[in-house]
Amino acid sequence: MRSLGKRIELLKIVAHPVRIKILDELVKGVKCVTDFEEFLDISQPNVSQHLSLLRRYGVIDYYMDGRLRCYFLRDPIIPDILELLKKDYIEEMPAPACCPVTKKGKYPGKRRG
Amino acid sequence: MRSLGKRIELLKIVAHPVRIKILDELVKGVKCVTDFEEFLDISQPNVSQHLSLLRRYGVIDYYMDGRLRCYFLRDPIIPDILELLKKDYIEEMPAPACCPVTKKGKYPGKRRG
DNA sequence: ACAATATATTCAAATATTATTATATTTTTA
DNA sequence: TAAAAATATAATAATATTTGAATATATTGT
Repeated sequence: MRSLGKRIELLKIVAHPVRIKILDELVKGVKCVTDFEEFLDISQPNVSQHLSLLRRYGVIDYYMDGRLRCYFLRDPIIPDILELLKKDYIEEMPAPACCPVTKKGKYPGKRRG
Repeated sequence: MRSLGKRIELLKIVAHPVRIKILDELVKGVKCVTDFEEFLDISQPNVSQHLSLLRRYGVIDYYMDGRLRCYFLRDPIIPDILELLKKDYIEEMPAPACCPVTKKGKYPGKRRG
């Protein structure tokens, strides 16, 4: 099992709009670079860089199909992350129940301004 | 409901070792800055900076208790993210079934080296 | 009012991330 | 085997993130 540190690194890698779009496509199925170029509004080298970064972290991998590189998902945490990003949440968590104790004080006092 | 872009921003903010430690404590309950200083191996100003960043993004908030600031969780996505980070996964996703079609080619060909 | 405590802010330096441009590599097809 | 298609790599420039040091602010107790 991967360390917490590695998982945090992974989360950071994934937390980028272009890379989320890429992964959103890949959960649906295999795609090659040109497929990505069509719907990502960025240059081909930039697509390649994002794909290469994702591969370096083991998030995705590819098969060769002639001169095409067919990318697919490899890390099983990805579908869960994507689902989380789309899940609906209530606006705010309930304020903590009165009065848990911190090392230094008792909660709560006045609400901040 | 928050936009996908905002959620990705949030994910990026959260994806930092110190901030994950802070949030890991806050899911357990209210904590003040000195409490954090005890187990985070960083300076007081740096603790403050991380807390301030998390608050700027609405992840946490605080109550005043005398001269203490008692921080607590505010964004309901946080417990889910923390849980995901600890969830156990199988090593790799199953290779995609033969042969989904990309715009440009058919999958799969040779496995990469 | 003054000192002490708890915490925040500001600025700068170090580092990391991102996108751009130009060029290279690989495979297929003619 | 040369041209093309598909994709990668490298170098650079722009920007953002992170930390550290110094200083500031606010609240309480005396």
